[in-house]
Amino acid sequence: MDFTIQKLAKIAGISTRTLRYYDEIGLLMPARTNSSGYRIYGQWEVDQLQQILFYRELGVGLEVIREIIMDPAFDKAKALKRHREQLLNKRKQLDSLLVNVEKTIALTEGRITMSDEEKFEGFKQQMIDDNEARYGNEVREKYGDDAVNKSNEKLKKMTSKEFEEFTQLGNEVKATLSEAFKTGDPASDMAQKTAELHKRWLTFTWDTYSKEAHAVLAQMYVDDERFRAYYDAEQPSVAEFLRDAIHIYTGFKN
Amino acid sequence: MDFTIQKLAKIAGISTRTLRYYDEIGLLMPARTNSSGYRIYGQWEVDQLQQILFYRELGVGLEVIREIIMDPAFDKAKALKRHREQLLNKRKQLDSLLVNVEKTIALTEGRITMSDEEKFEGFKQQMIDDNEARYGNEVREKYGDDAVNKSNEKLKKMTSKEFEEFTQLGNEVKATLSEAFKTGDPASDMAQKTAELHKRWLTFTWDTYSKEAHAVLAQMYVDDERFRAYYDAEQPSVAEFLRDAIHIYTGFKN
DNA sequence: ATTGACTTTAACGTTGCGTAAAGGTTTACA
DNA sequence: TGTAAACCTTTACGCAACGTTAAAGTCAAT
Repeated sequence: MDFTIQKLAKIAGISTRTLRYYDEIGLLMPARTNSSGYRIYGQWEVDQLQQILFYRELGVGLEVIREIIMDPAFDKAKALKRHREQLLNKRKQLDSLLVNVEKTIALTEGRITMSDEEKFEGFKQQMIDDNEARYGNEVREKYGDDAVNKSNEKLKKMTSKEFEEFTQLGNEVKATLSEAFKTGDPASDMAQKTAELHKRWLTFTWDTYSKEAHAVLAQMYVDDERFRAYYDAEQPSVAEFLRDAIHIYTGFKN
Repeated sequence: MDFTIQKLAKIAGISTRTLRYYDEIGLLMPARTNSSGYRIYGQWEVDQLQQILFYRELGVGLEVIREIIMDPAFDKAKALKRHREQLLNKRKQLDSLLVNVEKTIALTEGRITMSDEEKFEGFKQQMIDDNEARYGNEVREKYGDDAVNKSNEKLKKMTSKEFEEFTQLGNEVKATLSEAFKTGDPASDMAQKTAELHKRWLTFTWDTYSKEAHAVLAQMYVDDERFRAYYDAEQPSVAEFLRDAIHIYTGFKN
């Protein structure tokens, strides 16, 4: 009827460290100790441990287990239901992680198969990945998965010549913007040229262009810390300037 | 182009502590520090952080991320696939946890509805739960879910009178076994009586009785630490004695 | 008497930060 | 120009549930 720590551990299929830990946190103390300080467990402790391990296998935390087994009046069903909700949430998270991982694997493998213009394809892919990582969630929320997917598709279908044009144009936008900013006038020719270049740049990946969407995006550049970090890199308030220029260009404000 | 720690944190949507931690573990160090020791990050660091956060969102551990981003030749697809396997395993575990939690909730609620002989029902339920917790997995593996479920069902359907007989009989088995053990002979009348009592005790929960199954169970008592802890509680090798008696009784060995 | 199996406490390591605490720096405003 | 607000720094404990030494005492058997 009396068990030393190792015997109990073997019976229960756990480690002695676990039993010492449970003793330490007061979850399961031995019935007594012998003259040399050895822990001695009795039948009651075996039963308690059984209970503990039962709930532990359900993934319940030790503190909750303590409540459950210490107080017989404790509402175990309620505790289990709360626990079930937590498990369901965890699984949801896991599922979305899995979807993303799958997607990334597929993308990565797509890159591997088309090893013809490998480096170039890699660039495109990298760009898509980066954009997804940076703005993916929010942009998808705002514009829907469809628009983003189409945009990515369009990017992936670009030839290396088109892609070069695209990046080239992006640099032009930045350079022109920098020039235009010096004029201080978002209505200036230079600023309006920037807005037009920006539009051309956008249409490389946008499925359909609309002045409204363009104007909205311009405001987004200002609102979003991360967009602003890109455009404000050299001088502050460049993002605002670009927005104003685009609003004038499109004739829309929001 | 230069970011202080907080600016970078805001851009990336993380905490400054995280950036300091990444610095500490050498995952992402600032480009330089200014005269007062402030961390200054450049464009390259922003891009690296982007990569880091991308993989982090997939649930990849920081050490693996380090490998992935430090070495451009690293096989990212392979790493992601390994990661996917881990995620799938986690989800499997979660799912089985959920099944068990559901079952427990159902059982618990079943107990709540039949509050007529509540305490008694509680005992039965407790017994089922305990058995499931102690031996559930292995017994189910060996004999199949069906046998175990039927056994539990049979137990649940017992009236309080039958249940009393059942526990009474269990005590008798133990007492007779203790007596028989003193004779030292598993073929003795007392030992054979024990075997028969044990059979009667079994048929309370077993759907169908067979001598083979009985003999197998007897061996299990010996092989399994936990069963043995129950029968060997008072004297060692009692489990072996019981096994021998049953083997003689059933005429089977295995 | 010695070996081997067992026990004890103490304390660090794990993962990815959160959260003070104590003190220096920079910036903005009166 | 003073000072308060908002930054920045390092140091270090806390979390969940133990695993893993390490140093030292105990027990059973040869």
